Amino acid sequence: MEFRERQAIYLQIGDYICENILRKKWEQGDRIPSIRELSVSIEVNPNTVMRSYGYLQDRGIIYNKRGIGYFVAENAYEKTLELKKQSFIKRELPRLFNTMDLLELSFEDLKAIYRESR
Amino acid sequence: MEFRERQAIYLQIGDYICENILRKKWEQGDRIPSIRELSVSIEVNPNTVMRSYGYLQDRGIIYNKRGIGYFVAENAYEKTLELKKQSFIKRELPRLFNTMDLLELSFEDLKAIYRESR
Amino acid sequence: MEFRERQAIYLQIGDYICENILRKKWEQGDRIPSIRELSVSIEVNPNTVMRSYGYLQDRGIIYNKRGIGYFVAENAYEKTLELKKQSFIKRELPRLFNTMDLLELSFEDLKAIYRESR
Amino acid sequence: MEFRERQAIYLQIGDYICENILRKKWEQGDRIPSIRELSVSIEVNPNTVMRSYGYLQDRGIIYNKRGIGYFVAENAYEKTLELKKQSFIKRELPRLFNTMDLLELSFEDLKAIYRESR
DNA sequence: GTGGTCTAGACCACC
DNA sequence: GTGGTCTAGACCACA
Repeated sequence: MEFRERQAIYLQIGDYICENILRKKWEQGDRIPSIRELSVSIEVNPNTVMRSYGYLQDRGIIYNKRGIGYFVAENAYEKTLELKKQSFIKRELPRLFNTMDLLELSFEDLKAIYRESR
Repeated sequence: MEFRERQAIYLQIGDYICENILRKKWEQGDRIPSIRELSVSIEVNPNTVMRSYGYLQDRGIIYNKRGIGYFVAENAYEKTLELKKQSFIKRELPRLFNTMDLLELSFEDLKAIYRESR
Repeated sequence: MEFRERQAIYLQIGDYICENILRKKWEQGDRIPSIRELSVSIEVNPNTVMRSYGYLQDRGIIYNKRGIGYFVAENAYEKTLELKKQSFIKRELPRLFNTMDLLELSFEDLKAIYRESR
Repeated sequence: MEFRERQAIYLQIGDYICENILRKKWEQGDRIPSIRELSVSIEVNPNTVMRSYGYLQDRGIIYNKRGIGYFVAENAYEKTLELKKQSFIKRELPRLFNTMDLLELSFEDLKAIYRESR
């Protein structure tokens, strides 16, 4: 992972966790890497990782067993999907449509770029 | 203009100028509002507007005539379109495709949401 | 550093950073002084230093790690050399040649003045 | 003439006059264009041209006959040469030598670029 | 009138 | 601790 993006690192880490859940790499009840493990492997300050985990815990996607570690919560997949979908439709799509309009790009153009990129 | 978004105001102002160029409201050689005029009309500090203008000048979209004001540069339309298109394709589309993949949304779904929103 | 020159301070600071890179005092990946550190040591307002850093970041010579500081970018030496060389050849040399022509000075004259000045 | 350079326009106009004197296009006693003529031909505000003429008059390079126009002063060639030479040697050459040092350019390199440019 | 630079100080998010 | 943004206000050179 590279962290030169503008988005806050703790949010990038949060997205990384969510992606693994959505891709079913980590499922309900699975233990995810400890704060220390993850912070070492991606070379980020543990405080920052902790903040990500706190963020996800607040949203009921993971939970903590004291002294043992963090685990994927019940129905995490559904919750994550819902969370992402809402924010995607309400926050990203309107901007997407506006940009497409300005740049005179159609859905067909997008499809074409999509195919090229694979 | 409204400044509720999280994006920096000076970038929002930059986008506003670009939009006017893309919509052909301002064309090559046209004078755009002076820093002071714009700062008064949108109730933003002149320093902030200047920052926007400097940003666009750096990218060759507008230029300055000493003591007179800022003007839309030669081929500003093409440059703006190119600039926005590049950043859209390289920065936004990969994220879009990834998100669509994760959320299992197709281009047809997008189109449907698009039609609803109009 | 002294700021008697007419050139804007933020550009002088930019040149100072570039010089250190060209002189290999700071190399790829090195952390450069934080905005606050530098602003204190050279007695300049932090905003002014930030402007210099933003200017160099725009040109890909330094980059920022959030909350940590600014670092010398990959191939910063080459980029800096190229940038300075281009601007020197395109902007300064034509004027130099024209002036030499007007003042009837030869390259030999320049060399002589050079030797005297050392 | 194009006036997008950073140097003040009135100084650019001054240089233009001096060049014509150094190139012996205008000699001692010749009448130079009136402020109005010049301001129209180069599309610049008459105030700006007036400032240039005042600047050169202050330095004894041109003089004014009321109601008639501006004329090249006695020994204007020598004065101009001296003026330019001084400022060139004291102000420009030190910077030139420093830049050459940083960019590792020799006088031979300069000569080569010079030959190419002709 | 125009832009350009600089200072001072505040507030914020982030590491 | 780090940078990033914004405001306010001053001063300057220039057209």
